[in-house]
Amino acid sequence: MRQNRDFMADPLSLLARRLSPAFAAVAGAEVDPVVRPSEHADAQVNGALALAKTLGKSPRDVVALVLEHAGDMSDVCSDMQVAGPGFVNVVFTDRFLAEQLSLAMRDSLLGVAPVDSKRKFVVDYSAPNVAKEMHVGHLRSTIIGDALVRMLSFVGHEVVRENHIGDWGTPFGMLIEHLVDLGEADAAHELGVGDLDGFYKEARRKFDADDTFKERARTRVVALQGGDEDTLHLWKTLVSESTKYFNHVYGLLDVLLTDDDLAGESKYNTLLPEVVQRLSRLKMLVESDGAEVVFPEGYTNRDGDPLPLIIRKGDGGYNYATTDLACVIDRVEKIGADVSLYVVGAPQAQHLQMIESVSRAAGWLSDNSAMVHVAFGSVLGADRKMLKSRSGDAVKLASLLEEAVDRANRAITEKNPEMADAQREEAARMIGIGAVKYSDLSSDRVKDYVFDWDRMLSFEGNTAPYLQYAHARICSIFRRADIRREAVRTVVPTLDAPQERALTLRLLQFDSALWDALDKYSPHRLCTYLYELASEFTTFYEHCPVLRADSEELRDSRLFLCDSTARIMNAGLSVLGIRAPEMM
RNA sequence: GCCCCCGUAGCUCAGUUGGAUAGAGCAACGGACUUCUAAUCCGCAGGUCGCAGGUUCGACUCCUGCCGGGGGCGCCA
Repeated sequence: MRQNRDFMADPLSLLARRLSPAFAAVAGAEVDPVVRPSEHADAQVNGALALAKTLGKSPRDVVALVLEHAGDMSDVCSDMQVAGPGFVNVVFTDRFLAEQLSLAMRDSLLGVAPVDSKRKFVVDYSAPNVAKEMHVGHLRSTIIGDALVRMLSFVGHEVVRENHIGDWGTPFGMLIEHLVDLGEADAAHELGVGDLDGFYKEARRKFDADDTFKERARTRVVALQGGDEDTLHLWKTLVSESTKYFNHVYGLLDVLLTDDDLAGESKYNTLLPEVVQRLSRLKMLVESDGAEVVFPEGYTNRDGDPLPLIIRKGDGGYNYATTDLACVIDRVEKIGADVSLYVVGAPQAQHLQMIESVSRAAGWLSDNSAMVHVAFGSVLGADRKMLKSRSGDAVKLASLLEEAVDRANRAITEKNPEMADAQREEAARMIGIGAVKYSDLSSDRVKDYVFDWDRMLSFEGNTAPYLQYAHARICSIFRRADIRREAVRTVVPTLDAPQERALTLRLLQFDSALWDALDKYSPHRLCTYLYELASEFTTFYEHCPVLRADSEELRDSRLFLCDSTARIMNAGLSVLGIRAPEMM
């Protein structure tokens, strides 16, 4: 996945590449030098330990041989010490680090390697339901999906966003009838202002309580599926008013999704009969209990019997499995996707596995098309149970986001009262929304996470405001000195202070941090890096005066480090979908 | 019953694919502001990595079996 190019920002990657031929010569085959960060030096090389076993030599002997083959490394390393059972502790030369950083900062991707072979990704995320409130599950999918889209685009992949909204199915009978009862104008208003939950619940209540209404709903579903013009018109009202509301939330959230990305379930309607035909032709379709199903291998139900994927229900209708299969066909054959990412909650794991299994068996997914479930856990409240509002309903997303901005606004007002209103409000949006997004992105997505306002908006620890604060402080330095950021970008820094060195080393690891996060579709790995960068910077900031440095050369060198940090922080937050205010 | 995910400091979380003495933040304690933004920093503590085996030079990491929590398992999506 990574580009094999001459310039690599990360000194660890570069060291690994430099040592690779030496290891190969000693091992007689290509082996990983296993270069890792170290507590004892800038890096440690562990490859000799594993190699010793296969060669039947002592690790230290292997180290000696490798270093002999490596030859003169003094352009890169000022020290290489063998330690412990056979580690090599490596210290990079200051000059090498400074020049690497200087090169990285001239690079448009700030040292991040672009992809070697560009691939087309379809990212399926967000997926709210029409006429139904967006909840924290959609929040996670939207935030994680959007971050992955940005990260993939940053390194040069082609990315297609797909918002698979729930705009079709049996509930639409009752929703449309409720719309009719309310009158189109009033219903549109209710949905438009975001009272989706009230709308849905009232429809549901009538459906459960009133047999006449229930019958009307059933008739309406038939009319909808039959393409009745009036019904379609009403349905479109529901969809357009809902998407208007979704767009409002997306605007608050500052995500990339637009109407162009909508790929609702209804879009695949015409493909559904074809899914049946194709499966039938392949003799994969089986009749079971009145339904037409496929039995993918290796799945059983609670009685130990084969577990089916239901393609066509007993009543002749289709369900979501059929739509998902149609979706696979569409993505592979029409869009030409190489990789399809499903940013969907962890409980869907089995369903998606079955979809993949059937798709592969049917030949729709070849060996070079990947389907990846980017799973995530639930959002929990302070009580460690699924996050709910006081009334026990799902927490309304829009109000949650407004509360985030409001809380951020209050925090800024308290800490920085002299800030102008307009500026404060802009910063509050970036900080509040950034806090919500970052708290979601910064821990391993597959685990459940605890939603905690005080923690996510704290300026201490691994939070968005802490990272944003580091960025804002840098901007402040340049403002105060009235120096243009671009003016220091040709500097090659001097790295006398340990804090300058540590910061530089960290800056150079943006490349590997981003790729590491991308390889696992785990944005939290990039978050961890940015947090470490912010920590490293604040340490530097405390110990190394910039504007009051002893010489102009030193001042410019430190300004360069500041600018580099701000650029990488900004780029890193940006690919996570988070903005960095210049003042806060 | 079968399958999937999770279990690391009092709390919230990392842990770079098997490397040295398991790291942060919060909370607790002790320090540092006529400041380039103290929204910060420095220090000090805090652990049977759920339990028990196994694999090997080496295991939080891989394998097996338990325990605990969550989730999924035929016509909702």
